[in-house]
Amino acid sequence: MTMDSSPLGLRERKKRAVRANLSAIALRHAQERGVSQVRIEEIAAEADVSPRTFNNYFPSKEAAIIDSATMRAERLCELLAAQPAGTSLHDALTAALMTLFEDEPDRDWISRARLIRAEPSLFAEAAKADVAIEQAVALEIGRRTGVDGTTCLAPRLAAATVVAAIHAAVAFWLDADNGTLREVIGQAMSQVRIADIAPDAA
Amino acid sequence: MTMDSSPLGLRERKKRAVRANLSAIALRHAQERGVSQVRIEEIAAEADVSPRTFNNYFPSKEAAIIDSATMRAERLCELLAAQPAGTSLHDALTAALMTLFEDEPDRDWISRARLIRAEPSLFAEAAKADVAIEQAVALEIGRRTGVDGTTCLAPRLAAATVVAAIHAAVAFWLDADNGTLREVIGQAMSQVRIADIAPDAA
DNA sequence: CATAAATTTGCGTATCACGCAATATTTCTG
DNA sequence: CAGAAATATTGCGTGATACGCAAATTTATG
Repeated sequence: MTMDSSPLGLRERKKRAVRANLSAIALRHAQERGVSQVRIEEIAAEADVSPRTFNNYFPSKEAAIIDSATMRAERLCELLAAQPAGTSLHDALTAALMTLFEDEPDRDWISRARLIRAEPSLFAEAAKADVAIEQAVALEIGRRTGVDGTTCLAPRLAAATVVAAIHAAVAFWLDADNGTLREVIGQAMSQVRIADIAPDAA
Repeated sequence: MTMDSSPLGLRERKKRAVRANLSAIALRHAQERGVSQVRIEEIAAEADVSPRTFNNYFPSKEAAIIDSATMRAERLCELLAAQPAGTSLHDALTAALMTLFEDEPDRDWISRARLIRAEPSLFAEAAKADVAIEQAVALEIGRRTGVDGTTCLAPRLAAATVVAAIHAAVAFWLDADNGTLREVIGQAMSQVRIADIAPDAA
């Protein structure tokens, strides 16, 4: 059991490639034909893997379509963890978001986002993912502030609020494209209150 | 086409009864055996309807199990609409929530809530429902404040924040049962900012 | 009671998720 | 480098589901 995480062995690289490929194909099919007409069999054929392998990577076509969006979300936690300890929770979260949305979303991101909002089954899958993000963020906030989410409402509330802000900002930005998404996210964060959390106060 | 909505014709009453029955049976089975072991066929048999009929009411067993929770959520919009026009948005939402959680949840509600949080497939279904609520609340807020959600971020943000608050409060209350759910919801709302919305300000 | 409207039902079909065991590939070890 | 160990892919089989469709049943209307 040797752990070299930098060069990333052939095995892991291949897996990631297959995963990304499957996801991309699934997304394209969904955009061209509509989600209900996407067939796992065809995705697998186009990716040169067996249908069974598709289900080794994803439990459903919806999950495959959503996948890259999910991965982007995981970055939020890392970015939050990377924020300096001195800043307030609100500022740290805002800074993390500003970094996360540093570069404006490209065409693919946007079209996928629109697709997700248009197709109920994708919407549901995305909602599921959002909840997962929320939990991860809550955990990271707990770690950062030294307050257990079980003991105190605040960490969960903060996490839920952030996710809500992102959610609302993206939805709004997609409908009425005024300014950059980054700006809209900033607006949302400025209108929202995130209570600071102290380890001692119950 | 006669519209008597008070006495509610036999037809509608029967439908509601069947729906409630199916949902209740589905929930019980899920609690007894776990969601994955719930069989639509058995639910239908116990409710004295055909399996096909089950799928006329619900697209999946998860939807059936969640159903009553979904219905409770619809009340939030009605309650919000019923709030007097003079009060601030934050106060109106808080008041609506205080009414919604007026009577403390009973055993069934709690055990269902716990089940939902324990079972991923139910969790996903609930998340889907939450998004639907959010949209409905956003619409109602837009109506109340006279601001279109397409034009302005605020209504969506407010709706998302409220749902987030409920979400966090319930999650926290289920884990650490300190005080009543009503109180926790109140705490959450007091820690959250809901910007007031004026119809003229863009 | 007769007719119209809506609901339930049975049937058939296209997917799908997933366990399992065999096979192929990559990685590790000497 | 060769064999062994670990891991991934594949094919197969099964149980379950969602849903369109048309016939049969139930409810509503005059």
